[in-house]
Amino acid sequence: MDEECCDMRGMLGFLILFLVSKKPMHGKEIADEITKRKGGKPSPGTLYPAIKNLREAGFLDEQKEGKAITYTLTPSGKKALTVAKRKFCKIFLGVFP
Amino acid sequence: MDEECCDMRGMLGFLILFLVSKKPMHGKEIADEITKRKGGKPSPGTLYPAIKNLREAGFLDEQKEGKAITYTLTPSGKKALTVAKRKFCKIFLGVFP
DNA sequence: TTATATATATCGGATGACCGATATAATCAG
DNA sequence: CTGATTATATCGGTCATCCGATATATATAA
Repeated sequence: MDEECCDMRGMLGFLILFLVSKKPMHGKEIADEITKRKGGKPSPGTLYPAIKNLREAGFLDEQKEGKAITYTLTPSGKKALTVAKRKFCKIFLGVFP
Repeated sequence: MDEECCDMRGMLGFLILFLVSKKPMHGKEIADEITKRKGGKPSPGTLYPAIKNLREAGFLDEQKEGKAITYTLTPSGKKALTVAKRKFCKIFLGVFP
């Protein structure tokens, strides 16, 4: 919990999967989008291991382009996201206005 | 992350605050509601320390009734929930269908 | 070429969320 | 009163998330 009431840990993998599902992205772009949403930039020591986990789980593919890497969802990642979204919506039903 | 893609840790305090805001509840009722939503019962070693944190942060009041304790939001808890909800909605904008 | 900036990746360590087992306290049945 | 059940609470330990610092690799600038 942060000073307000909750730090929303443990949601990073879910967020990444969701963001990449909207549009294939570089790690940098993912970091920027998370910064906008959370109001705090994830450290590279946070973001890249999280991406790596998703890759090793078979949920993300990568295409190297110069110094950047574009991440995309695999079919298995799409499926995992669908399941996770359903779970998420059930847990937090009523929280959204 | 669980076998799917994320375990949604770190959201328990937020969830409790949200649930109690809908209706004052006993610990047992909170546990049951979380069980319904998450599909897994929180251990007492998880739930009660989380409640205690919220109480010590000044977000929850308690009224003892026999062997049960009814938890309610304090004004400060209401405020914290409002802030946390706004944050939550910003972070997860677009996830809800 | 050399220097600088950018993107990705790893490492060590700290924090804390969580669980299972156990403890306390109150209620109820017999 | 005794035993069983229910609600709340604590303890010890595990594991994952996360950060800051650092490393590597590629691209760009001078």
